[in-house]
Amino acid sequence: MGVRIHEVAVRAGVSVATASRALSGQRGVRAENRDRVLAAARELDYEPNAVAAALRSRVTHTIGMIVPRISNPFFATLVEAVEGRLQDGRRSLLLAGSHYDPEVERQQVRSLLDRRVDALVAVPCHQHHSTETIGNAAERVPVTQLDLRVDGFHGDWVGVDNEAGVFQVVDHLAALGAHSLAFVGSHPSDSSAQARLDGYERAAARHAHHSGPVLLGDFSKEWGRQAAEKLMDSEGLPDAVVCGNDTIALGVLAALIERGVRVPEEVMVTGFDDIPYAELSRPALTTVRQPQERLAAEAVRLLTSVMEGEQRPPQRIAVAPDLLVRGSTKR
Amino acid sequence: MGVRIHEVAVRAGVSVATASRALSGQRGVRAENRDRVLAAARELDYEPNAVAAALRSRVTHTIGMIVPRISNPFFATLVEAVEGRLQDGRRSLLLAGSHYDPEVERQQVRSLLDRRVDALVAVPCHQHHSTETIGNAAERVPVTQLDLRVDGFHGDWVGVDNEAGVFQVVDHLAALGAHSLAFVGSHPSDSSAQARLDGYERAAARHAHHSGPVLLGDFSKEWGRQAAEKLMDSEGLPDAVVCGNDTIALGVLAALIERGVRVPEEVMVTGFDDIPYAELSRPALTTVRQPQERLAAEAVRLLTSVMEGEQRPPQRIAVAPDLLVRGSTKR
DNA sequence: TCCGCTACGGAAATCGGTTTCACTTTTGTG
DNA sequence: CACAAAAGTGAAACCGATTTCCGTAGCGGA
Repeated sequence: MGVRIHEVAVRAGVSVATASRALSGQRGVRAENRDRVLAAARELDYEPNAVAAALRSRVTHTIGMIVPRISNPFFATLVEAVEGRLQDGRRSLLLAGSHYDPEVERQQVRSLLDRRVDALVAVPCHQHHSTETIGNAAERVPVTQLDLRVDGFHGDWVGVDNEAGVFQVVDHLAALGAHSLAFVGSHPSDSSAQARLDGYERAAARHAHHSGPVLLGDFSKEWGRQAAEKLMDSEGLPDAVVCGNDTIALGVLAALIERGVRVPEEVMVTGFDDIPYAELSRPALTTVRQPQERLAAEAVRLLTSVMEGEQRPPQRIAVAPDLLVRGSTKR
Repeated sequence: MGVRIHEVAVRAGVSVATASRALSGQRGVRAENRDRVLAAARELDYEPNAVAAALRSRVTHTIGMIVPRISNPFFATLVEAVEGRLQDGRRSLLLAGSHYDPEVERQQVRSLLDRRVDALVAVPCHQHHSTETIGNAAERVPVTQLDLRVDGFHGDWVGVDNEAGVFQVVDHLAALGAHSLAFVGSHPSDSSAQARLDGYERAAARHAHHSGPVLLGDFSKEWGRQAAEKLMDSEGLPDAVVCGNDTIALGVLAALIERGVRVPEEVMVTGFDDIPYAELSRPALTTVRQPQERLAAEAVRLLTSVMEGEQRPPQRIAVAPDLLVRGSTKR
């Protein structure tokens, strides 16, 4: 197999202990010996066995991440942003997907912990059924919840202020003169769905409208299509359809346009997330941008601070999102 | 810390060796002892330390994957599909992104190998500059290239038959009466870009057209927009624009429609990949569907067979793609 | 010169499992 | 029933690093 630290030590004429210290850059090694060890390592093309190092030092330099669906562009962007932040150090990312199933999530998290990840970034798939999984994990390693969070467990969380985002949307629509609204979202099984629904109802109330039809399904374009059909089949389309996320909104948009409804003249449509394709639809989608780079950076920062032993109470960081006005709401 | 196998063995009244055998399901343990070990493990909530097991057994049950860009929905879907296939066993995925930089890719692959992944699924970012990295990796662990592949290294590869896909597109356009074509693609720095460009030129020649303008940039929607602007600024739009992938095509589509060009009546547009949002554009995008689930399944199958010691020559599996005809090319 | 302190360096313990090896017990067969 | 083969078991070696522990050398100060 490969060359071991023992060979490096022999070639450098020092003990294994000294070689180890030199390679990990610890102080307590004379410069001359350090240089000879490093030279020997280079000459032999020494590749340290990270598994052995992890066993003894109890640090794997690996962090775990679990998301509901890897292929969702929103989560994929988060994964990329987290991975990018880790690369600075020499850390790697063990990735798992829960497919929105709390039982799968439980097993996946357990598998990550068995592998002794140093910390966990979790986007929990359910605001209630994920609580135990997240809580158990948090007893073993530092955990930061990202984007979504569970109910009944108070730990670090970084996400966007969903209610504020929905408020901006509704204010914007009201300013454009929309009187009747509808909401197409997801059943509140996760914290974002919940917050966006709550935000919508409070915002609509604030503008003294009744909130109009509220249709709840899941975060898919298919559901967006279905919901749009329902709205068109009922009497009187609303002035604007507020959607729980971009995927739904794109489905709604496609269904409306297929049936010849003009957007935004007859009905305005808004999304949430600003996924990469929100700006490519016709009309381009007015939406709420989540600063994912920032979210990921904060999440990694929180984890790192705990891993370095910082003692502090759990933090919840709600980043304010930006409204992006595009063609789907302009007159 | 946690409970170790030693405690489990004591509680079950057997040796550590027997406990290990029982837990890993090896034969050679009396049923009674096996049951007692399993019971003890359950009662103590024993969680095996995968790091220690990996050190001795030299098997990490972890496979590495590197892709050019995690946030690209096409790659994200591949990642999800690969991860899904692994879940069957108790294997996990160490994920890395190269950001299309061969030097970053080299470091990332090295990091994965240091962590002693059992195998590597690689989507190499450059058909030439990635060759050394992939070749070196292949000397250490089984490697399967997925989607893209490097030049000058003959190993397992699973991907789509890009030339066949482009042929289908051009045949379809010709059947609809398109006489003049244009191609908007990426500089052939990766094998798909190369194959699609080659395929386009051969297909166009076969239909006795000259191939028309060929514009090369990168696989981004911005480049699609720019290229469309160039086409519109030159004299005489072609009957159809064949794009190197969906992202470019969506950019082209958006730019054309913004300038009032009717699609497909004046110009038809095609993509490649069938990313999730290809069907949501207006008009919906005619494209070539890559069977990603199938590709991922084949890739994992190839790796698994090598890991199980099968001896065979390197395989190249080119899956035939399907043409999906949508609004952007129908009359 | 002597003493104490710090910096170095090596032998050996350690991390927590798996695997080998030698020995004992069962099982199978003629 | 005798004896070979197979199955079951535990002690100890092992995987390859890091870390502890302790001894030695070098240095500054009294």
